[in-house]
Amino acid sequence: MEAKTLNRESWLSAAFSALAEGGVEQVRVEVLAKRLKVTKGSFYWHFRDRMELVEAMLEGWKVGRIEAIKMQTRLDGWAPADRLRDVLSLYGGTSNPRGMAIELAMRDWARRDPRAAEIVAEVDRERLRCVTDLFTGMGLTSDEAFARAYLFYSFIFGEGLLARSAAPDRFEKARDICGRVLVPGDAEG
Amino acid sequence: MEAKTLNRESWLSAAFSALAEGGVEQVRVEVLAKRLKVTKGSFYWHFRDRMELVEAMLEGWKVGRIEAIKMQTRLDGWAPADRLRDVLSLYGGTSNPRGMAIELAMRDWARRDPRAAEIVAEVDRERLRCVTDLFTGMGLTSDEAFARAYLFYSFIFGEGLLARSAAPDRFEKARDICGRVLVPGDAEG
DNA sequence: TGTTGTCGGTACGCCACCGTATGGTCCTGG
DNA sequence: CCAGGACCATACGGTGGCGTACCGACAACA
Repeated sequence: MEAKTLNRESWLSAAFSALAEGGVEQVRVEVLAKRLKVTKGSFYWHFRDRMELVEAMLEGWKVGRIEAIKMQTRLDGWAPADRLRDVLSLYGGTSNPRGMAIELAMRDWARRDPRAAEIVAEVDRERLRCVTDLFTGMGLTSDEAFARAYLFYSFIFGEGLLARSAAPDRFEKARDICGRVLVPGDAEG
Repeated sequence: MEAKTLNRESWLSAAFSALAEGGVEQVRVEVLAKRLKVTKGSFYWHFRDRMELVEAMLEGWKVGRIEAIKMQTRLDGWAPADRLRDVLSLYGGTSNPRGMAIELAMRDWARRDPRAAEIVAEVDRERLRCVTDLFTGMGLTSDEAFARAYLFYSFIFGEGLLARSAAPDRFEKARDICGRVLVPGDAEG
């Protein structure tokens, strides 16, 4: 049973779907309205204009991502290496394709919009900080831990960018090996 | 002394600039015309429609990139590790920002256009093949070489995605360490 | 029962872009 | 000198998106 009246969250949710599927350019009020089966009269009740929507998206994404990374990297008695592997499996591969799509769309957006760039920069700072802490917790020096975090996140997002053409088992095996290189601790080959 | 009449290449060049700056959505004929200081009457002389332009972009990018990677990875007496480091320095960091911008725009494009996806997949296949060969040339097994190539390219493109917020020397240092992890052979820390 | 506020529909003007039709201006060969 | 082609300008209709003005429908509540 869905709510019979829409609210800001309904529009934001639809906006993120459009963002994931087609980038910022596709979050257009008349398109969202059609998807929500209303007219844009509704939209302009909840938002002043399109700009207010996209700014709400930026802010919502920021707080959500920062909260998520803090959850995912705080070790409640866990070993840092295990937490790192968790994060890697969370973002990597084909798990959570919607999240990865939003992530990539956000970064493409950031390449041409200073506001989006600032948001992504804030999130990246926080993520690098959290993951760097995990690596220092494994005994690495500050510089090396930061470099590992840098490599870690570059790989995660870069992987989402790479075209996976057929031979899925081959990529599966590659990802396993990459995991062992990215977070040492096992037999590192 | 510029040619007084435009040709297909002029439009393609402008199109790639627009692609780098704003993604596929920004390669629009009237916008390009304004940038080239002509009207779209010229465009529709050289191209049947916008579709023909973007398909020419896809094809041109494909052959250019495949030719480039073959050049960059064939070892004329060079050591494979040195070639790998060359490629890493070519794509990484802030060298060739236009090339990286096109690369990222291409991949964002590929996320929603099957034609672009196929082109990117072909280029990625070739690149992974070339780099995998270099790693096998260093003595790695087939699986490990492919995994290393996968990590290598994921890092390169992921790095272009990461927001570099201030502290440039810190990132510089991190990139050095990443280089040593990605292509072993020096003191690996 | 009337009032007020919430939520959404309808209709309009505006602008950017696509593609077409048609004409104009050179340059070149004969 | 002129015929034809290469190249571009101008003007037009069509579409899709933005934002606004205005108008209901409906619920809560006094």
